[in-house]
Amino acid sequence: MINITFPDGAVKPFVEGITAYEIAESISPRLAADVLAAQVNGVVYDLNRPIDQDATISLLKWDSDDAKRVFWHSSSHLMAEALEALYPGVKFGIGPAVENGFYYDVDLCGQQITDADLPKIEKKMLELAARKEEYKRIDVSKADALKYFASKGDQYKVELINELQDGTITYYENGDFTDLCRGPHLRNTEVIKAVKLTAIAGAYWRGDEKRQQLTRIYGITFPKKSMLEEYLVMMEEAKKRDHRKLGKEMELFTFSQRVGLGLPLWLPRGAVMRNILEGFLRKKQTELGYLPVVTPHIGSKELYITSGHYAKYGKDSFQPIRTPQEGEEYMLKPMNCPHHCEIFRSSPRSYRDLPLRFAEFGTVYRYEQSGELHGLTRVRGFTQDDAHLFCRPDQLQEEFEKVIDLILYVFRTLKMTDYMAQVSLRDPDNKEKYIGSDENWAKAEQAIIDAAEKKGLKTVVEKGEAAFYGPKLDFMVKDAIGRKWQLGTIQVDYNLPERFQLEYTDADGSKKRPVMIHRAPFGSMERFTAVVLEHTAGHLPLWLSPDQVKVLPVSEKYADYAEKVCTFLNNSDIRASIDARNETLGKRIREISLLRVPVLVIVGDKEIQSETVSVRREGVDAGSMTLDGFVEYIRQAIADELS
RNA sequence: GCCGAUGUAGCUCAGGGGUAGAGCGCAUCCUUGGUAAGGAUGAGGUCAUGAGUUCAAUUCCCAUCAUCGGCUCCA
Repeated sequence: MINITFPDGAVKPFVEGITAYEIAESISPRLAADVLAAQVNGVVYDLNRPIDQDATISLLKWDSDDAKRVFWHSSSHLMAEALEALYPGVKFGIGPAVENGFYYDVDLCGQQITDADLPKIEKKMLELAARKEEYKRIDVSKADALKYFASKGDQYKVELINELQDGTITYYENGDFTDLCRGPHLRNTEVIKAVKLTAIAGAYWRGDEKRQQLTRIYGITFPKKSMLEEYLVMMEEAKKRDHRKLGKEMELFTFSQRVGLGLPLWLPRGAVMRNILEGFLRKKQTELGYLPVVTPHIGSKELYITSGHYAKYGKDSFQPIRTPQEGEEYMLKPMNCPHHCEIFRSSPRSYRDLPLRFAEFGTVYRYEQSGELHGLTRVRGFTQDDAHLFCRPDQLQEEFEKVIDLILYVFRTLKMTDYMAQVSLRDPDNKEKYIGSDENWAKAEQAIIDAAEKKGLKTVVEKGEAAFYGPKLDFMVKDAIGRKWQLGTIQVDYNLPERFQLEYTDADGSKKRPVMIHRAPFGSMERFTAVVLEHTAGHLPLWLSPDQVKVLPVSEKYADYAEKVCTFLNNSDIRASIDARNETLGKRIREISLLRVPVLVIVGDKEIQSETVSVRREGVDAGSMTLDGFVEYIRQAIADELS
């Protein structure tokens, strides 16, 4: 007998070799029907896998992320089985679960699959699922595994198996489909009740663009049809808050083919919003002792050779601008740091001067690959809310923590609670990708880890995600449909100070090298705007709305009073304008609401008589107020938002 | 850059080998209104661009460009 410990602490004896499914059955048939996988001593197990020692177990249902992963992973095998049935001879790469569903990378060996084929594959999957095919786990020797996939001609699996250790290799079988797989999987296919294949895309084998490109088929499955329907509705809703759509509807920004790819044009309303965001951060930075600087949009090629960026990115950048005079070459500024380093150098610095914090909303240009451009989140010309902090080594930790505080202040003010902090370190196996000494890297990495810990940030550590000159702490947020974007970033850099020979005079008169922190709380004005739009579905907070108040005279007869109200509001620093168009009041209210103007003010006979305005905020009647009372109301609302 | 899809009026989209349609928007007129669509009339398109097949191409084929979904990349 073995002892099984349950999440509530209860311990029960069971015969050795019992499965999690049998345990669930012993508790209740209902539980057995709902359970999808089990966690056994911290490892996710197949329900059918025998448990042969004492264990702590928790039974996983759909509400657990682990169970969903098992469900979707099994679904990818189901799809593979369907593909093999419909397209004989296909070869399989990998087919994992992802955050929302799963994919399988397949080599169609010349056959073609288009969107139009997806329903057919879905149908086949449901048909196979209904057969209640068992997912069988089978141990296999490396030699046998190699033989099987070699005979199938599947070079991808052979490559994977070659990298595995003998004795650890398992197959999973469902129906006629056998796959190299670590598992775990569902008991059988029957629980997969709803299938939607969502996209076809190209994907390089093992993510290497020099290798074979496979066809990636994305899908999502559910244990209930109604869940799929809910999911599809949710996706539709999410698409409505896509910042590209909102940007058009709210007249914030646009793109022009003639201006060029990935070069956003900010429309008046968008520019107002952007200016407000800048002002918000400028004000805070002034409080925190940042000093404004301004640098040009281009810089001599020599500058970037010095910084090391030219060697690293020169080939993949916008190419140097040549001048009529031979021998001069300038580059569009791809980052602001080298310029700021030169500002540091412009004058001798004392240890008493540090830290020096140079801030600039600096517009930079990067030649992103055309396929990667995406609305405002990935562009070729964008403005960083950049600053470089030059400090003494003993100040590094404190400065770094202060930057974390600033970023958290920005996120808090904009009610972005769903972010993740990522510590991006050097890939220890690929050191030649980075510049700088091991010693400095170790110091910088430790500084970040300590600061993040001290601030109590929930972090994930990603090796190989560092910038080439130093490690980073990145703040990631999700967009409307769950894609992750990096917003705020803080980077420690010992290397640029070295390359630019930056120094300060220390207390003992010796020359010392400062440490540099690069930081951008928004990341870029463009990306931040995009994420704010998606977070708020366009319902910007009052302080950030380009149009805060729209004044609506009930009819044109009252336009004069509306004018008076509007002027009064503008004089009180409220962004208000009038809509006195020859349309019914109802229609104007509807259209202005669709533009997401947060506050409407309606004026007619009643208001003229009583010298008041009638206020409607976010679709709700807020009653009648005097002009002074209304101004106070708006000020209070903004103060509440910013507190 | 790579794989796939898409490209028709300012916007959202329907159509289809015989040179085009709707709704919204826009303009003019009527209406002067009380909290999410009042009415009438009208203007507006080289059907992304270029080549090809055809008596005839917006429609079919090819290429290019752009957009979208992924991949790769991301200072």
